Amino acid sequence: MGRPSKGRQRIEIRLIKDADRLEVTFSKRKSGLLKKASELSLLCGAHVAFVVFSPGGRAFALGTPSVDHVLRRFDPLPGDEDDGELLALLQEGDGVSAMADRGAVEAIVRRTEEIKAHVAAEKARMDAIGEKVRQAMVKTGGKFWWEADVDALGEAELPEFARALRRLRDNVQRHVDLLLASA
Amino acid sequence: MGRPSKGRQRIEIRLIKDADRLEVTFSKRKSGLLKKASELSLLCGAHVAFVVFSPGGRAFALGTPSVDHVLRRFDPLPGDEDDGELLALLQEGDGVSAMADRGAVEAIVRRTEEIKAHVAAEKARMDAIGEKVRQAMVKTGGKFWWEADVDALGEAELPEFARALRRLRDNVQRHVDLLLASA
DNA sequence: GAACCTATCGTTAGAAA
DNA sequence: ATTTCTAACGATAGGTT
Repeated sequence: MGRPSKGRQRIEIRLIKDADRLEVTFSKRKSGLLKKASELSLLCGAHVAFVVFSPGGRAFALGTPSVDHVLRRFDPLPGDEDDGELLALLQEGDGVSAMADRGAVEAIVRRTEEIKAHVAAEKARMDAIGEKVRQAMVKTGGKFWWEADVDALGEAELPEFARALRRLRDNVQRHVDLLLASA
Repeated sequence: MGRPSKGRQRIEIRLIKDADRLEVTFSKRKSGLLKKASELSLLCGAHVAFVVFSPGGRAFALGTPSVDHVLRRFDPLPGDEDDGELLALLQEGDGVSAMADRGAVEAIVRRTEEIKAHVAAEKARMDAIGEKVRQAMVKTGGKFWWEADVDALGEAELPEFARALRRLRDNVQRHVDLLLASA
């Protein structure tokens, strides 16, 4: 008998052709990337955002800080056995620095990643137009959203896009009015 | 004499207090993360976006696909000794699959990351309001920009925000008009 | 699909430039 | 702020459950 495993083998960094291997590799490396991103955030207090679309078109994402915004906006999510601890932590503003057990922090941050990934995936499926807009924004890499390439949107999406735009405009207007009233 | 180095040592994943160590760690891990993100994209053909703000407030980013958009939009950037090769590659649409030398692709993708990072950094410094909006968007993690929290913007930024909004609205309106005209 | 296993490869802590 | 060096540490390819 040879060894039980040949261990990690070197691979070339090029598109994997075998669909099964590709999927496994994607899953493993995505996890590794999310972990490292969270570690960078924890070690350096850096603000990090990471989004990736699986070959199957599903979205996964991690963002620090402020996971709470997303959590509060959506209904209970997959794996909500012990969200009490999580929510308690999130209500502290700067959640991390207030924790007694540092070890637990990383685990919780990891949990929030999973939850966010689900949120992102659901949202992506739920709203095809929003998805397109976000992709257009991601494509620009550094450009701000209000410079987004409207050409990227198809004819069918434009009306919905315009509606969303109106909502945003109204939202801004309300705030401007409030500011003027209090001045 | 002992060994020349003790090699890599285990560290706890918690905020690094020493400013110098933090900076070095951030730089190293950011590089590693960017590399791994590009590898995931190359291995799995996945669309990836990654943004991180350094402790010093500078932005670094990587996005696949479509680096070309950004490159065409901006003036020549840091390290433009050999951009001919890069630009040639980018003009092929799907740049990667057309390359003869696969090894070179990774290097070029890496280059585009650096360039994008500079673009993002410049842009961030150039427009403080845009920066704030993007952060607000990044904070939400998965929420679409038109649901952005306007409260996150200060009183001073709102007028500029409103102006930008008007530009976007007009942009959309133009496209709608064009569509109606051609119908 | 995700979780485990082992052997190996790639990343990186620490110190310095 | 990035890069170099060494020696460990951690991530992961390939296979299995």
